Amino acid sequence: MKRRVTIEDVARAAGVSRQTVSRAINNKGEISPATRERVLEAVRALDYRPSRVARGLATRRTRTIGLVVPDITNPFFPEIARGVQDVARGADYSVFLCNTDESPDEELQVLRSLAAQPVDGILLFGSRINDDDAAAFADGYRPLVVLNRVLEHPGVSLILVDNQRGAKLAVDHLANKGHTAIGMLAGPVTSPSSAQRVEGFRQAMAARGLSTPEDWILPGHPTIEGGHAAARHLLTGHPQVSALFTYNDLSALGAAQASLELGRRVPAGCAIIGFDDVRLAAMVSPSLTSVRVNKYYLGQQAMIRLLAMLDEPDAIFPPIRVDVELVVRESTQKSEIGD
Amino acid sequence: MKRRVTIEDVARAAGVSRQTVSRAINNKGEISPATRERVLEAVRALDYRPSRVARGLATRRTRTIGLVVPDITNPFFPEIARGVQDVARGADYSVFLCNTDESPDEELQVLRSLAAQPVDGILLFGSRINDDDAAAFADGYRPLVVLNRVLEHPGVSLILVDNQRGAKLAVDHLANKGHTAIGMLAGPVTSPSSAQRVEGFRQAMAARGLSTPEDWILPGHPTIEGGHAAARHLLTGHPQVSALFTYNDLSALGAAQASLELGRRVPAGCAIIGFDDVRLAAMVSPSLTSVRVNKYYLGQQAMIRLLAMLDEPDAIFPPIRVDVELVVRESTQKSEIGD
DNA sequence: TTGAAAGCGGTACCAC
DNA sequence: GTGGTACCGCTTTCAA
Repeated sequence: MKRRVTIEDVARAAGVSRQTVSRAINNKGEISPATRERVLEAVRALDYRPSRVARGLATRRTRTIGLVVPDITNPFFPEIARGVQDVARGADYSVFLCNTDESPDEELQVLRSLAAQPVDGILLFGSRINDDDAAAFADGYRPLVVLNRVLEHPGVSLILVDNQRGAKLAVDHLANKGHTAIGMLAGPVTSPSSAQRVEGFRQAMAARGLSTPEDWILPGHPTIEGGHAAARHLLTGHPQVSALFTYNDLSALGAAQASLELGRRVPAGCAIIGFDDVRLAAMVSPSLTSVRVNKYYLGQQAMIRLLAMLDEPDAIFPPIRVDVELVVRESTQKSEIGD
Repeated sequence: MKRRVTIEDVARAAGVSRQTVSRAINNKGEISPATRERVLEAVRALDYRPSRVARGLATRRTRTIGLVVPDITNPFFPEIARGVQDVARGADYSVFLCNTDESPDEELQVLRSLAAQPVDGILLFGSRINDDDAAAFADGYRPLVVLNRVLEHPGVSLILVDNQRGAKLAVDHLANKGHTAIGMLAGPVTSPSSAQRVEGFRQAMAARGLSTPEDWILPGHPTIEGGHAAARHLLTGHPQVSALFTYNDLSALGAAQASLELGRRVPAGCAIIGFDDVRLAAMVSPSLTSVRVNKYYLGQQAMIRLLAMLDEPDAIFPPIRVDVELVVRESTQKSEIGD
């Protein structure tokens, strides 16, 4: 690797000062078209590309952001990441991807590390730390966009998926199908969005006059394995439960599997509704009824908001609310063939 | 956001020079245990965390790497990314995730941008640029780990999935099931791994004495849509084709759908084998026979190798060869029920 | 063992 | 318009 071409080299080649080179490449400050052209010529000739690190040190802006997710392996997140990155690239930003593995401690570490990086802003998706830690972190940190966690703080923008409504759509759909004994497979106990979905579930059930015994709501890891274990437990302990609303599609898939293993085919033996509507949901058999969230859009909006915050550091932005939609598929429909 | 705590502040607080602080936090250079302790005390008290940017400028090492993939939304890549990141985090490295969208131009841009970032090294997974551009880039760049592209170059490490053998496993399996008219849905024409799989396919077919007309091998986008379009075309034009080997699982899924639309159930009307064995493959119906690649392992190995290259810049490392394995599922088996 | 000074590669501010 | 100079926050070199 040859020595890096620096601004100094360009300055020398063009016969101007470093300062003038800086002006030329940044298109700012007064500079005569002639010198400008001469400088850009030299830039091209030397294939000069300014060091982002040096620039970052000087400007305190790295054009870099951090995207924090629990697990990129969860199909909910790649699409979000695409949305984020597509917008980021358009604005010449790079994004650090960080997994927290659903662990609050990991998350805290990741956040600290990003703060030291330093990145210009952070997108926190799927936060698992507690409210105090979140508030404390937001305190010391400026542009932060948080998904599905209520965190009143200047310098923090919220993206709020209508989880409560999603839960209501699910419950209403199941109730309309005649189900009265509906259990819920919640997400991690540390997940705010899970809390919101559980809350929405409770309210919707109550509104329908349906009871929800405490042990019909089970937390679990938001994975196929997690859903499998929780469903097995729930359906074994409370066989009267005839339908399940789950934290996400992955847990729904695990639940479907468990249900089948217990001799209860889906949907006849047990109806199931997931959440997120990942692509997978439409492709499995039976296909999965789910509450759709527009993931790519979510990612885009989050990044757009972050850019806006970077642009106007002192503005206060209202939360972005993202609606959901019920997508009905086989896992809640009596299928025509069989069953 | 308060002013950043700098090394200067710590030095002042501990009553030493910046230099001494640097020694203490980096655990290098001679320093008395007493001062060391005093400094670390101050570090803790002030919650000082060194700026990676400043450090990067001084050391020319940013502890940052770039991971370039065609599309993180393709389920092949999130697992790889996890493997990479888990190793990276352990070594205190951060990773930039970049999507190239299967476009050679985008890829070139992304690579250039990463070179200017600058990152300490690059993991190039799913490269779509041509050999000349790849060689040219490798020339100016040091530690580079490339997946599935033969690129002899000091400073480049190769990860080679045994694509040829994978193709052979697929062909043999289909042939053993009695198929003689086997078509192939290749990947993008710019994809080296697709070229390798096609080559392997041709050889395996030839070895069996099976013919492979040119138009039984169709390139396509490595997505469900791409597989769907290609399969539709192939099966319509050449109805005698009774089995399909596809570039990846996504195209296989699309192909299965197309086949069904043409009134040919899978596997009875058309057998299908994918590649990668993403989780999805086991969950769809009919479940998909596929050539498994250990994605997480791949990511881990790539990052481990990159770290090794960073450690010994002048060493020459041999390619890492990754084996594959055929996983037989319903899409190539006559199912007991129905069909 | 410790500190002073120079430099990494840019930008900001202020003269000219 | 253009150049000089200080400075961003850290590490490296060299002297003390």
